[in-house]
Amino acid sequence: METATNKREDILEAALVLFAERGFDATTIPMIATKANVGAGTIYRYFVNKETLMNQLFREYVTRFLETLRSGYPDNGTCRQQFSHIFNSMVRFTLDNEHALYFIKTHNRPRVLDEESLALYQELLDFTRDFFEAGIEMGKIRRMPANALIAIVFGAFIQLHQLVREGAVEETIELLRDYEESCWDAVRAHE
Amino acid sequence: METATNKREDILEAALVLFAERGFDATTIPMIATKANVGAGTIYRYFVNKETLMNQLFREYVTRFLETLRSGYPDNGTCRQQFSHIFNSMVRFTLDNEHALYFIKTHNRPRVLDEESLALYQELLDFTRDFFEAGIEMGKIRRMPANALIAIVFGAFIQLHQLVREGAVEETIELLRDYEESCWDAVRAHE
DNA sequence: GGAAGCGGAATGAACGTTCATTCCGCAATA
DNA sequence: TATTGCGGAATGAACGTTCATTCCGCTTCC
Repeated sequence: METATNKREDILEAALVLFAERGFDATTIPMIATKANVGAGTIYRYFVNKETLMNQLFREYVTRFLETLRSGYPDNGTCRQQFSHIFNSMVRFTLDNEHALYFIKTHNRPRVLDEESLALYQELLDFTRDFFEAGIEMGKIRRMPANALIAIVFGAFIQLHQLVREGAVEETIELLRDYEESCWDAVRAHE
Repeated sequence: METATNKREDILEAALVLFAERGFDATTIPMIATKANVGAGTIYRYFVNKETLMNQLFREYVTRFLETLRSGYPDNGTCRQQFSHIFNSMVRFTLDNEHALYFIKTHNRPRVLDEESLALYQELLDFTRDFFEAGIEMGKIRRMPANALIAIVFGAFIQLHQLVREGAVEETIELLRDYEESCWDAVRAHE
């Protein structure tokens, strides 16, 4: 039989997929319950309400992604090496959590997220912003708003992975290498 | 007093802003009515239902953007000149229709859109895809899925404009020029 | 005075949420 | 080992609320 922990995780996993595919507002509690194979009421044994479920889910995956980014980060590496680490973190993280980055990318604004979730997301932004700003300082990265640079790299990756999920393109090593190169050319300084 | 035409446009404009800011599902008819300064019932004099309103709005702006893209397109220009035209089309179009590109970018999937709207959106994709594929053929554009290239350019621009709207960055000529350069470096072929 | 346009109260469907009830694994008993 | 009793987990029908949509009386115009 399933343990209680498993049910909580079933609910989170179902919610992740539905929120990513349909968005928070278009996803109903009964939908989540059905996908998770639990009764609607069961969801309220684990989460006080839909908003809380959303916030817990968001924090769970932002935390995990932050860990992926931070673990093994080449603090003393070159700018290019650091960029490579960030890019590979996205690849690895997405391999383990298919819908997570898209979910984070499409649900990072207020109105449903609480202060704590937003603060955590800000940590994520800060991490990459620090990288870009250091790179700008050293003349390695194009002098542009860091937020915009972040958007290019994350946005592009998420879009690519969406194509992969749809089956429109095959996710080969070469494609990923090209993509990394493309993103790098977008953000690096050209003399 | 306002003419009937004006009311229709007030409703569309209000819906555009709300759909862009909150998303289709989180926007209620009473919200649109209030913002447009009309009664909720009045909306149903102009649109059979919320979904139809959405589709008309979507088609309206995709059509306008397509016109912007096509008018003055340098068919016989260089790849770089054509890219410049596409980029400047986004800039000009956004100047006239602040929320439109973001709305299009965030609401281009099925479930609410009907066949006709999706087909029109496909025209938009085709236009830019043709540009990229011709460029790839000529060796001017990086050999990558055209959809992904489109995503980089559009995604990046929309993100930048969001920062502008939030007041996080100032939209100067230099910034736009840098941004165009960044996008171009992302998609162009490097030997 | 009649027609058309409009607004907002009324309506029914669908939602998030609650709660009385059922279910299930385990401890106690013999 | 078989039976009973217990307690928390799980359930889904039912509740109040909110939404999209309809309807009807009022205003405006000719």
